[in-house]
Amino acid sequence: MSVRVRYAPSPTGEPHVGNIRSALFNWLYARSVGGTFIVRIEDTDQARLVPGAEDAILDALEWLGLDWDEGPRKGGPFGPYVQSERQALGIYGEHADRLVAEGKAYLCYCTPARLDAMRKAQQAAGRSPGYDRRCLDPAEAERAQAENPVPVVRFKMPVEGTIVVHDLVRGDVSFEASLLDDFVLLKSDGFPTYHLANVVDDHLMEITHVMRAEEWLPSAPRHLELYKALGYEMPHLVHLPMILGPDRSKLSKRHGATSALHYRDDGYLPDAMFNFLALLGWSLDDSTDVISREELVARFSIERILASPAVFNAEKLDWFNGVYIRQLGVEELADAMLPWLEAGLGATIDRDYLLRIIPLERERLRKLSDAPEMLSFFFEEQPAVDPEKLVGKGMDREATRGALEGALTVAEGAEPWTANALEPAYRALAEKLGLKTGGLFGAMRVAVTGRTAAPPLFDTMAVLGRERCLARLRHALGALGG
RNA sequence: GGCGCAUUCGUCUAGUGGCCCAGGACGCCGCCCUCUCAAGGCGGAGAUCACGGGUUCAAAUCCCGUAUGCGCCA
Repeated sequence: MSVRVRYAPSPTGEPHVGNIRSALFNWLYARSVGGTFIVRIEDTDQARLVPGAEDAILDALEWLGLDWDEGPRKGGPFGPYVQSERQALGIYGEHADRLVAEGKAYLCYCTPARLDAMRKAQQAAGRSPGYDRRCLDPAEAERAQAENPVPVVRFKMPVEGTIVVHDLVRGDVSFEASLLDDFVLLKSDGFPTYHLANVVDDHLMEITHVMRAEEWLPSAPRHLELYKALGYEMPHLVHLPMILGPDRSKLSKRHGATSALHYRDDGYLPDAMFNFLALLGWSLDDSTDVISREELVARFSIERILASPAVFNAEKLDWFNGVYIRQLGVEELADAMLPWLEAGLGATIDRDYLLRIIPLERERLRKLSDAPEMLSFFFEEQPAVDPEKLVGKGMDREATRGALEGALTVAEGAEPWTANALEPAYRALAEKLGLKTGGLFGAMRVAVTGRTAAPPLFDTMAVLGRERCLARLRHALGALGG
């Protein structure tokens, strides 16, 4: 039987990176074994729905290149792929009814108030909280019905014994049945709980491997019993390690950005994010960090998924992003950068000009969002020049003035205007003026770019062009003052 | 509180009984390259393998307990 895995997000908020990492592992597994990757929207918790969340999640998947074979925006033979639509078809109700008819589930009329009081009493008595099965007794149920006519459906869990679930990452995990109470299958509004919808849909969609976050491990024994009661075969379970914040608690907003789309909007490359996320909870060997998508697909395996949680290391992500930016060709980087530049600089960028700049800045960029600030002096008519910066180490005002005047003269006569021709001309000038090259070049750098850190001077001047360099040199001389 | 999972450099990780007084990567520090900044190269600091007991000729690796963290339920 071929592998079918699913990513089943709830549209209750942003596409959390931990969540997206789960999607990534599912996708990798499916692609690595030639299986099917399915997306299913679990929107049965009507109260927690957030408008736009579903699109945001799907956008995040598309951004990372996690294409799905069946699901929303796509369809497929096991649809619909949105649980509220399946609910409307009566799928979950039928299953609940069947379990009730078979005596494996029952109607419960207890009011929230009673349930609440029951829990408090249990806690006061030092017992673990759980439904006391009052409505399992028909006479009691009838009495309760008078008070609260709208029931929920509860699943009858075994009351004793040990429930052992097998997880492909953690091995056998045991739970005491006596500690697990009769959970709700169908809520009073007729919507299924996560447990029911999940089990029913995974079965109907012929899911073979359930790969989800570790936080679901505690509900696995309930699912196991549900599968048994329904007479369905249990899929393999793979609980993925959590992604933590720097303080080692579950990664959340207070740790900073948690939305995958935030990273897209902050100038990260999808390939970098993909690589980084793949290595959170999984590794290939003792030395692989940068690894292509193709290689990942070829080498991914469930066996190498870790059981222990991983801290989201933003600095390492930055490094990955730099690596991937450097791997990009000039044309590709131009395409990726253009929107950022135009938005950040508020100007239309000449692509051919950009193409000449990119080789100079590519290895300095860490994020696309850094581009406007980093490249601004290439596009400004005249960058601001701080006279203080003009006078570098080992230089004084007079030496700087002489340097800039000499630089101007050389620039006027330099032929041709290329980095290769400029460099020897300026080295000769430094010698003539009795200056260290660093002193001369430093002053020129500030004059030409307005900053002390920039790409190699002569390459920069070549790209900028003679006229702009002359103007900037003159402007710097003016800024230096008398 | 109950239950569950986890525990190797600050972080991501390698390690499945001897190759490990623990390897790689990010970050940090230094040197080299060099017109600055990067990138790159080289080197360094950084882990009593959570702790305590076992098992074994031999344990980061197996077993038990404890602690801590996290998750779930409430």
